[in-house]
Amino acid sequence: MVWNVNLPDAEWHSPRAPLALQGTPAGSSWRFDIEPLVREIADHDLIALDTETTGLNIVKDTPLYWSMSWTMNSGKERRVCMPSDTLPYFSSIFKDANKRWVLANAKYDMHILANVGILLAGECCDSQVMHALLYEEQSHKLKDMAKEVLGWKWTDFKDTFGILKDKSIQESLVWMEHNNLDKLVEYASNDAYGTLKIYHTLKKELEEAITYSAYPNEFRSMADIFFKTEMPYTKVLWKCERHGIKINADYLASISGPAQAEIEQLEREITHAAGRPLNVNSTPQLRQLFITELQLKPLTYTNGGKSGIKQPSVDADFFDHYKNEVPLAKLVLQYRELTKLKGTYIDGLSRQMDPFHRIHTRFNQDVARTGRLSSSEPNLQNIPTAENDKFKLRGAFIPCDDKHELIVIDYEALEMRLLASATVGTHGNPEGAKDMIQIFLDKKDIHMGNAALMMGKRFGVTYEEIVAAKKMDKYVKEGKEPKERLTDRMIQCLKWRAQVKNIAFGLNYGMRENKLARDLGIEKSEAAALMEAYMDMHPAVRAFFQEAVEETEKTGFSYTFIGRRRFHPEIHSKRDMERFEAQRKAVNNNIQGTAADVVRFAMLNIDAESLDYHYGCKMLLQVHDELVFECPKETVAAVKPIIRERMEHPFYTDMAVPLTVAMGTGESWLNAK
DNA sequence: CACTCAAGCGCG
DNA sequence: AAAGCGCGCTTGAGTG
Repeated sequence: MVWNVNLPDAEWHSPRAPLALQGTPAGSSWRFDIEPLVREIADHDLIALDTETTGLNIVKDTPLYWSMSWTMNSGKERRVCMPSDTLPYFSSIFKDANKRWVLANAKYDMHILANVGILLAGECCDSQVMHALLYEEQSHKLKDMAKEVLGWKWTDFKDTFGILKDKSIQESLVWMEHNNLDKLVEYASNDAYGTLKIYHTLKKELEEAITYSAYPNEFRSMADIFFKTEMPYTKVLWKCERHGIKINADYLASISGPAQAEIEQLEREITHAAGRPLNVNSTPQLRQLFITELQLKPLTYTNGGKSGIKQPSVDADFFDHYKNEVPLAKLVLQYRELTKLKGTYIDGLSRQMDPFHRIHTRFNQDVARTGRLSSSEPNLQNIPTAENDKFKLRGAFIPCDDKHELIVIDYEALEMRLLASATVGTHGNPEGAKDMIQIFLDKKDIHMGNAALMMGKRFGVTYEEIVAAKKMDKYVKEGKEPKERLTDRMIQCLKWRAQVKNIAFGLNYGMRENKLARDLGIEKSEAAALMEAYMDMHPAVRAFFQEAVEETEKTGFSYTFIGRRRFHPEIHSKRDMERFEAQRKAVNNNIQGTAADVVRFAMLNIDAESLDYHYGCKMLLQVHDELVFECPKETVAAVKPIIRERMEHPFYTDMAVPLTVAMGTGESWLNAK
C-alpha cells in the first residue's frame, strides 16, 4: 500500500464473480469486461506488467494474478489487476512484436508466464537493469527503487501479506482474494503502476547521463547503452536460462557416497591427530587449536567486519604455510577441499535439477558494478576447473542427448588484449604499448612473451625456451615424461612466467608491491623493482593507468570502451584508503567492464544469427569470457565458424589487438575444452 | 525457527 | 601505516 501519493483507481477485472462478494470497497471496481480491455490495450505499445505467483521458482511456479499499467490517449493512467485465468484473452497482445513491456526483474515474470505457455513477442524492458546503470551502489528491488526514484512509501509484500506466517505465498494471496480483495488489487496493480512510473523517470535520467564512447554516434548517453545493449540482452539471457543445461544425475549420485566416505575418514584422522573431536567448519575452533593452543604465528588477519575486531586468519594460505611442520594442517586443507566440492557442488547441483535433470541458472544483469553478469540459483560461473577438482564435476554437464554435443568457446587473454588495445593513444602516443601488441600480433602467449622481454637481457632467456619449459611441465604433469626431465632452468623459466603473469594481472587490479611480495615470497623492494621493470618495459601501460585515474578525477566516472560508465565518488576523498580504492576500481572497471561489453555484444551478435532456428544450436552458459552451446552433431561444423566470427569481431570496428577464441566440442563441459 | 553476519573459497 | 578487481554459496555463530 502506497500511502503518500495520489494513485489512479485500482481496477479488478475478472470473467468470474469475485470470490468475496462482501463488496468491493471504494477505490476499486469489479467488472466482467475483459474484451473491451483487450481492445484498449491493443492501442498502446508501452505497458508495464507484473505477476503475483505461486512461488519464486522459475521452473515450476505459475501466475495467480497479474497486473498491467499504461497511459490512455486521454492521458488517464490505468492500473488493473486480474486473476491469471484472464491471461488467454490477451494472447493477441502478447504476440504483438511492437509492444514494449516494462517489468521489474523482467526475466522472472517471463519465466512465470512461459510456465503457462505465454511468450512476450515484444521488447522486454527491465526497470531494475535501468536503475543499475545509474545507481550501481543502491538496491534495485522494486520497492526500494520506488522509494528512491519516486519518493513513494510502500508496504512490501511481506508486510502486506505477511499476516499469515504459516501460509505459503500462494495461500496468502488466495486468502487475500477471499477476504480482502481490495488490498490484493491495490497491492498488485501498484507493482505494475510503480514500474511504469519508474520507467519514465529512469528513461529521462538515462538520456541525461552523457557518456564518453569510442562510438559517440551510437552511444551518446546511458540510454543508448541501455536500449541498444542491455534491453535486448535480457531476452537473450532469458533463453539461456529457459533452456538450462543437462546434468548427468547418475554421475553426481555415484560420486556423492564415496565423497562422503572420504570426508568421514578425514574426520577420523583429524580427531586422532587433534586428540579430540574438532569441527573443521568452525573458524573459532580452528583458531583456538592452531593459534591459542599450538601457538602458531598468524600470517594475516581478517577484516573484522562490522565490529572491526580483526582475528587471525585460518584460511588456506595459513594452513599451506604450516602444512609441513603440522600434519593436522594438511588434513584441514584436504577436508576443506572435499567438503566444498561435496556441499556446494555435488549436493548443491543435485538439489537444483528440474525433473529432466536440467539446471536453470539465473543470469543477473543488475548485480555486477562493472557490467558483468552474475549467476545464481545455482551459480554456474564458479564450477571448479578440472585441475582443482578430483571429481571432475564439469564432466557432469552434458548435452541433452547423444545426438548433440557441447561447444565451448573461450576468449584467449581477453583482458590483456583489451588493455594492450587501450594503450593506443594514451599520452598522445599512437603506437601504444607496441611491444606488448607485437606479442599478440605474433600469436604468442602474452605471459611468456612478457617474461622473455623482461628477463631476456638479464638471464639470456628466450621465448622459445619458456615455451619448451611449459611443454615439458605439461608432459610431466600428464605422466608422459619423468619428472627428472624438468630441469632447474626450466623450473626457473616457469617461475619467471608466473611472476610476470602475477604482475600483469595484479596491475589490472591495482595491486601494490606489498601484495606481490607476499604472493611471490620475495622482499618488498624486490617486488617493487619487478613492477617498475614491467612498467618500464611497457611505458604506455603506465600511461594508460595514469590516464584512467585522471579521467575519473576529472569527470567522477570511469568508462568502458563503448561508454558504459561507473561512478566513483570517493576519487576525491581525503582519506587515502578510500581514494586508492576508488582508483583501483576505476582502472579495473575500464578493463573488466570492456571485457563484459565484448562478451555482451558477442552474445547479441550470436543471437541475431538465429542459430537455434537454422541449426538447432542453443546458447546455454556464459562464464565471463567463455560461452557454452548445445548443438546437434551434424550442424556443429556449420555453426562453429559463425560463432567464431561473431565473437572475434564484436564491435563495429576492430581494435589494435585482434580478439581470438579457442573452441572445443565434446560430450561434456570437461572434454569440450 | 528465521534471519543476518563473517569467514572462507569456488570461478573469471 | 594502511592498498588486488568482480561475483555467489555454505557453514557456524549470534540475535530476535
